[in-house]
Amino acid sequence: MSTVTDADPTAREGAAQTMQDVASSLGVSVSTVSLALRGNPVVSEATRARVQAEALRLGYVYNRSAANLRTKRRHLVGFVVPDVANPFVAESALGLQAAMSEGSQFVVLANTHEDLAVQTGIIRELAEERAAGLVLIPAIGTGPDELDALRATQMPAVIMNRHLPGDRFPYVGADDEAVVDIACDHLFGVHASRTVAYFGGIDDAVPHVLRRARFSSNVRAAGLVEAMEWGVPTRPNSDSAYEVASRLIAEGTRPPEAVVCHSDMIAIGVLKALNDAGIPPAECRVVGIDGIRLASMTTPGLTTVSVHAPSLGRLAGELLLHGTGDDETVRSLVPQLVVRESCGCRT
Amino acid sequence: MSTVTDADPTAREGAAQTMQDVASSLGVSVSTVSLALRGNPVVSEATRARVQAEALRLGYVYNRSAANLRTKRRHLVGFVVPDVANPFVAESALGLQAAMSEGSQFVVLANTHEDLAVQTGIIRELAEERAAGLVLIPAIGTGPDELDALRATQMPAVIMNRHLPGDRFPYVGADDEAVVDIACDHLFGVHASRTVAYFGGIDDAVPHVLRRARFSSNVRAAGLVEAMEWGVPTRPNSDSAYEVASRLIAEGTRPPEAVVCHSDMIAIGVLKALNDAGIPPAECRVVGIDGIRLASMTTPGLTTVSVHAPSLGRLAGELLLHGTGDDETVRSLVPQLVVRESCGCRT
DNA sequence: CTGAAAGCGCTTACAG
DNA sequence: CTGAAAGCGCTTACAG
Repeated sequence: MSTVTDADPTAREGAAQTMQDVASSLGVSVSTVSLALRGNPVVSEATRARVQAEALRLGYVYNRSAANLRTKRRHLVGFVVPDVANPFVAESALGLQAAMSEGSQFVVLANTHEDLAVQTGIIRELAEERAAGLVLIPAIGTGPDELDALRATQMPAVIMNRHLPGDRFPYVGADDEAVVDIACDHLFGVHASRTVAYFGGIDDAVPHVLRRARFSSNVRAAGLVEAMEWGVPTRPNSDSAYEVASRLIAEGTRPPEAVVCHSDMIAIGVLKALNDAGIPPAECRVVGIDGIRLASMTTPGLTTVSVHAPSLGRLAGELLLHGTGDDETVRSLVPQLVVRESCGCRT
Repeated sequence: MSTVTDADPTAREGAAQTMQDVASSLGVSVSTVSLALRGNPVVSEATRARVQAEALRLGYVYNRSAANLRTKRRHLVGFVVPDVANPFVAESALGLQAAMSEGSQFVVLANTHEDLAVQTGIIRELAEERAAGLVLIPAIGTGPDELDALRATQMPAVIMNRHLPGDRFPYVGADDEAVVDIACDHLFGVHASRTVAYFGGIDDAVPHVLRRARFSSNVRAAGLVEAMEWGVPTRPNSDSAYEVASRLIAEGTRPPEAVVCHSDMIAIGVLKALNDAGIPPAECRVVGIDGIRLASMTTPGLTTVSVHAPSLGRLAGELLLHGTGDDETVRSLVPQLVVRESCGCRT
């Protein structure tokens, strides 16, 4: 059945085999074994076959770390994030993973829980591992000191999602202004909402600042009124959004006719609060940002502007792999409106 | 500001420093440096301080892989899963990650996409990395051949979620029968549903078989009728569940009074289909299985039996770390009913 | 086409 | 308390 049973069981006894083992077993040198196993054409076809067969028979498995020590190559990349269980992050990880596995690199997942000390520790450990690089979604509060430390490790790094202007690292993330414009166009334009708000997100995180500013300027340009009571920050998850929105509603703060949410997860919390209160899309239209898979599963279905998380992850991976990332490179994909029911369309 | 600027810039020029570098710079031997840096009490406090200061000044960073080659220790563990972006998996990863980082191990995330060949490739690569172990959610179709190959790598492994009886690996996952019993008790007992079904999950995957069987036997014991048209398999995601449930409804197949869903993600798809059709919990009560964070955000809120995904991940990690895992060890936490609205409670 | 030897950056007995 | 030396499992010039 399985090819494994072909191996000589007694030979496996001693556990870890080395190239030396297969070399002596064959009466050749380690060099020959190394060359043969790597498929170097300098060794004859016949020898290669013998070596390969013997390696298999002995249950030899290549020791990549030993090889790496010699060649100084690494094939391990870190993905350092505040919360792996956040669907946006998970979907990005999927794309990064795919890109890296094509370069036969591994991606190491590490959670900072938004804690700077943890983040610093992880980055140091990655450096000690001589990781080939890392993609970082910076924890809140990441500043010049942390960035200096990162630079000092000499590891290639790409920053994701939370752009820290002037950080001099390549950046991959949504085009914040385009995203907001798309949401506004739809809400202000096709739905002609009059009172509007930008809801949720971490107060002084860069994307939040950028998006809010753009939102406000769009509102002014359109001559609408911004419902400031609903223009509040939240933690980046549904629970926080739900809690805040529910409280607002309970306090009698009338929801605006339209709200764009800082992320889909936040929108999911808002939708839940609206549903609880029996407020339909016609009264309060919501659109999210991110385009996670889950957005199609809410009731009403969440209208969102997709930033293509898996592609973003893949992009980050490719930047790392092929080092096209001169400092300050900014990469993003053109965001795309995905229309469902939460904005009041299709109902 | 940042301590990094304390380092002598010219010293960092040549990039990677080694223990040898700091040794010669100090006029001591590498042994002393190694001992000092590891905090071995055999070296005097004074020397240690000097060594540490010099290491810092030179921007030396410990090369863990080199050390590992020598000590044959590894601190990297694989988490091999069909779909990282599945919230249940992501939440388990969170727990695993936490456990491993306490043992200062890294967790490497790898996606099989339910493909046996890629799963085999990943396991081999992990072996080549000399990973300390791996936790595996087996891809569909994983059988004796794959398991033999896994065993042959000599890596400690724990199987998660999909128990393959007789595999002789330690297993961590939900107690399938307890989970089903809890769901049934609530639905049959407190809600007195008469027509019932077990919906979704991968047809011949072990947990699906186990749970379905238990469900059927519970139904018989209670003298109820099982709505076989709704006792259908799905892929393990919301979209598939939504599609199947919607089709069933569109075809006029009347939903049973109660359905237990194979997972929360599947339940989310079912809820969406039910919402689309305007069928309230009173007419079709649903309870999910898993207890993911998202379950609280659906409308109606999803009643579910939680298996504590993060704790499961942590458990798997601890099993790997401390090797309490004699073959066939089965670990699970006692599942817990989380009551919300989808079962018809609290409405 | 194949082998002997040095070296990647550490750790760890073993002397002194 | 500190140093010289061997070795972890590979790769890679360099000879032959």
